[in-house]
Amino acid sequence: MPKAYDPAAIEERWAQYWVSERLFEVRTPAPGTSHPRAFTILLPPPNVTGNLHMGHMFEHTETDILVRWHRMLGETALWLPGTDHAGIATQMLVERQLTTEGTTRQALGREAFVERVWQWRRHYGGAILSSMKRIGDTVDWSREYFTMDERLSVAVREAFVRLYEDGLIYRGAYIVNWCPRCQTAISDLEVAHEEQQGNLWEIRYPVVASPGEFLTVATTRPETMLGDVAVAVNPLDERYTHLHGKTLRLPLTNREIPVITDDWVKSDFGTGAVKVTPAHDPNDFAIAQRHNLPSISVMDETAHMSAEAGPAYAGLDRYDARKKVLEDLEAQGLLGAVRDHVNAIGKCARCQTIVEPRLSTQWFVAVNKTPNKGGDSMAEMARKVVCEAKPGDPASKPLRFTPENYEKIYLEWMNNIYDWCISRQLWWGHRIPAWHCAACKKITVARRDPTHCAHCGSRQITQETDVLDTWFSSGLLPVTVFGWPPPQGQSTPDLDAFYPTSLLVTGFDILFFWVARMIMLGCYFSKDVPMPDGSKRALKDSVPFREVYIHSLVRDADRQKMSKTKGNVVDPVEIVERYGTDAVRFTLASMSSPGTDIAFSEARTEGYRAFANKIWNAARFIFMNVERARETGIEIDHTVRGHVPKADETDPIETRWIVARLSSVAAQVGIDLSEYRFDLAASEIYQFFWGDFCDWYLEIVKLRLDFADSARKAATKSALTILLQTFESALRLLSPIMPFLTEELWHALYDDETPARSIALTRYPQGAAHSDDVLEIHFHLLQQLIVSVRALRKDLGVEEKASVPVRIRSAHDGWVFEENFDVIQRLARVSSVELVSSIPEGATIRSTPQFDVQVVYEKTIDVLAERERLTKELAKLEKNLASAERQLSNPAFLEKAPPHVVEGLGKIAADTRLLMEKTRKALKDLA
RNA sequence: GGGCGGUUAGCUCAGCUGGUCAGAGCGCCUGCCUUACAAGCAGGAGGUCGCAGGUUCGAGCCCUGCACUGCCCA
Repeated sequence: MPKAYDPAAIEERWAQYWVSERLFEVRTPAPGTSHPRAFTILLPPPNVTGNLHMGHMFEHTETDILVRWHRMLGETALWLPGTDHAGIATQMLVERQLTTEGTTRQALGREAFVERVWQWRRHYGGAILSSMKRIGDTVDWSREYFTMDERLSVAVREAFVRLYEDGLIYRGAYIVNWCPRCQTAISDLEVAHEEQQGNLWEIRYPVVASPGEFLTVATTRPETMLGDVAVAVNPLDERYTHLHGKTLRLPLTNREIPVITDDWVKSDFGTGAVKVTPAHDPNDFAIAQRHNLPSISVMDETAHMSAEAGPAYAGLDRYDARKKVLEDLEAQGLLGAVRDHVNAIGKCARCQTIVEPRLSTQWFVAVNKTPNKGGDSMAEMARKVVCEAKPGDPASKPLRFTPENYEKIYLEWMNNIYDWCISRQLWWGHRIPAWHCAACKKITVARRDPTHCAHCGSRQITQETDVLDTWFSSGLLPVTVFGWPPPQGQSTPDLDAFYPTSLLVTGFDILFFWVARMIMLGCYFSKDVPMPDGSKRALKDSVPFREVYIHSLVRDADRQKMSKTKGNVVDPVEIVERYGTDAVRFTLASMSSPGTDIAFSEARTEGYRAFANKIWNAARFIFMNVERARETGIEIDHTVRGHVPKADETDPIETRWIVARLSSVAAQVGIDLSEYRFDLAASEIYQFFWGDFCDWYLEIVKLRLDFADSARKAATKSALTILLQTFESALRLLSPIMPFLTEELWHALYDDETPARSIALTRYPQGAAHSDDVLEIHFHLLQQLIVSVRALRKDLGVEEKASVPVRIRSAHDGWVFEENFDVIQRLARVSSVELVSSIPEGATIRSTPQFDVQVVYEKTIDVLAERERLTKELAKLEKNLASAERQLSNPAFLEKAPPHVVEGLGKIAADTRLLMEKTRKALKDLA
């Protein structure tokens, strides 16, 4: 075994082993058979175009820890992977490729283009999946899906048709966010808002009936005035009362438009008069609807002015048009004041192009509408799942969020939700299964491609060219991956076994995009699927997942959001190659405290690589001793290794102590993981492995491993047995966080005759808190003594290698020191221990409330340094005592504080007083 | 404009429903290559818990205001 741990030497091998041995595949249980409780997690499917970034690695680390933990608890743990076809992202990528080849998708034509995307996917689509294998994700690869798979496409189509039949999908002309570069509608969520310094222009609109009079409007977008259909003022605004119902002449055009009143208009904004341009502003669109006004589109899909804008402007880019409109208004003397104004602009989340509100015909899901067949709207169901609970038992909610505050954020959004625009003007995606009839203009929506119009029978039908929003198909995943739709009135074996899934681990950035949609669609479509026993599915079993754990965001070391444009993306694979996957996983786990973002720190990763190395070397030490044992004829029974060690009264103190510690750590880690406190679990294990197991237990156990003295053979064998058991258990405890290292050492521990094919398939150590309090007190006393002696040695300048005698004056429990003389001797380099009733005057000592200890050594102490130390300590003790006494002398405190607090503080005060006395004496003796 | 977080050691962060915590790792100082580990061992130094009030017998912890900072939504 090499002296230093080299992750590169082992990780690749295990990563391949886990996949090729198909260790984490979960078979569908045969119908009607009983099976262990299922723990099911759906992997948020990464974009097929994606590469693994630190955010993924973080999410996967947390998820994998949970999945491995649940698997080791004996549950059927299914983590289901797949990739998302990612409509816009993928199409853009392939289009860019075409550009470099000097061609375009339009030149290729739709069919050839789509085929081209498939080709791309076959060649490059698996990058992120390979990375997942490399970092040890224990997903079930046999169930891997792609959102455009035939099976899923059929399901997506079925879902669309059902929603259409239920009256929840409609087509209509609405203002949508339009990306002029992608040339498609995008959803509200795909728009990133930004503040930008702009202007607010005042424009004078002549009043038709009153020459020389103007109504001045204020606008941030003068170029859209060409599409104005009215000017609106607040009905209560007295400045404009006389103009109500009057007509204005729209400058630069010959159109006449009315002055209307609407409550929406804020009198204190601008001039209190706003132009109404329904085709280019969502608010204006709403006003136009209320007032039955027409819409005039003056821009085309590339954000150039259309013919409707008039011959002077048609063909101009929107910003060139703005310039010209302003110039023309200026020339006509109709331009008023120009003010600075900060306005919020929307940018396409994909390509950063400024989004144009555009009137267009799109497909929508009516999320607030009651279905034709009755029942709750989707949004209503989605609200109920987090609200409905048995009285006084919030844990009985069908769906819970961790951290809890996300429930509020989710509900807030769900309460204000608008209809969901699901059509995209792309070629890559699930094409909407609707056909337009050229004869009767009606629409036929069908499960199978129709040959004629369902309304008039005409054969002149053409399929809708739009595809579905990517989130429509990914929103269906919790049901579709398990075989939905089942035959009428039935279920599928996978839905029976795995739906609802147990947990969703994801980031809040896709809470609305994806989580909320899964909840709506999952509830809607699963509620008609009967339960395994044939009964009707209740709301609590319709949810796509019973819990949602929202993790934090990973940022770079300077707290900046990692993004490609900033160039501060930390490549996890590169870090993994330098430090090992385990160290990176441990870093991410230990930094994952809830609520705060993570600033990824390489320094910490370095620290955890050292931790891995520490364990590696502890293993080397153990193997060395196993080897020695074998050479001296001590055989360790292999079968004892898989058990959590048990100690009895006759075992040495360190044995009983480490066994108790292991037990309480195992118990605590179980609690931590159940609360998603990966950070606490990690630090608990770290502290145990390094602080307890290596620093104390291993050092002491060296005393027991005596291969020379045949009389001590039994004791040696017993010590080695417990050592092996403890180490083996600790490896299992650590394995969900550090799967590679623990797998390697675990196999080595068994000489490759392992009881299972992987440590991941063994059982997780269970424990109990505080299994032996008295013992812990005694062991702690021993530790304190050893630490005191070491400190004294340092103060006295005793050479590192020299052994010295010590005198101990102990209040009680002195036998602990006597009985464990050998431990003290080895760990503190002591030649003899003498228990005395008093320590000679003037000796340099260390004190605790329980004991005083003197190191007998001729070299004198650095008096000045010692005085400084003692003075400082005395001051601190005085401060503590004063604070304790202040409270203890307060009648209100004695009366109101709980007894155990009063008692505890009393003991602290007594101990402090004792220590102060000792410290004062030591100071005096120094002089 | 609305909402949600954060502010604790030089750095990165823990600190549970107020009492027994002022903590960890890294960094720093000192001494050690003690045959598992120098990616190590041992011993240290270092904080008025953002500021100001309040509640309480008692406040990093609860309340109010302020400052700085990050994010989400409009």
